[in-house]
Amino acid sequence: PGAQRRTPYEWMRRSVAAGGGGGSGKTRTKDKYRVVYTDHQRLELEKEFHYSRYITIRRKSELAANLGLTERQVKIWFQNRRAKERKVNKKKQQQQPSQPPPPAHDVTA
Amino acid sequence: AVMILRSRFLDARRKRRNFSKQATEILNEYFYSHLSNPYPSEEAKEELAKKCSITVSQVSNWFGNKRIRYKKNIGKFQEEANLYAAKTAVTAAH
DNA sequence: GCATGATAAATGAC
DNA sequence: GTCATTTATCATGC
Repeated sequence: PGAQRRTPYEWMRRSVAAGGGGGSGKTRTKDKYRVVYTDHQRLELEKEFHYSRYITIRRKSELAANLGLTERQVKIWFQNRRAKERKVNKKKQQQQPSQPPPPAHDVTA
Repeated sequence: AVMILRSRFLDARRKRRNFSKQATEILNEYFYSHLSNPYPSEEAKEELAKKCSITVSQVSNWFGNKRIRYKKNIGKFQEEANLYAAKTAVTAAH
């Protein structure tokens, strides 16, 4: 079997496409794959998450403007934050199978 | 308020430990024997986790890091690739 | 000094 | 919405 120099396998190719110009909804650019948020941005997002794990469209709009982020970035942050919470709960559930986390959310807030 | 600062110092990265030699051995064996598609299923991850005495998340982390670092510099892993390729070839011959 | 494991933004499948 | 993933970044091991 000869070495496959030029075309190894499909998964080895550079897979992520950079976003287009300003009009595109993508956050990712050729320059920056991802942006590191400031401590202030993370703190405010964390405070909002503590208030409610599901942000409303109105609060999302306000928070995005205050932090200098797009609403898309705020939305993604909350999705990732919930995923992180589920991951932590899963780890704690294996240690202490005693207290499962709360199931429902209140939309009336 | 200080929750984020606290979390940054209780981060799991702060207490990272290298996996055992045999665990790395098992993971590499799977990786190089599935080099055409190194994406283990959820069941395969659970089995690997049990064999390696680590969590499923750690298995996912390992494959994620391995894939990106392998394809970013294939040449650096060439020697390692040949090693495990020969190893699996021997076991297959038996 | 890099190798390595875990986490943080961001995307896409579903 | 969740979920697995890609990539860069972080913190540590040695």
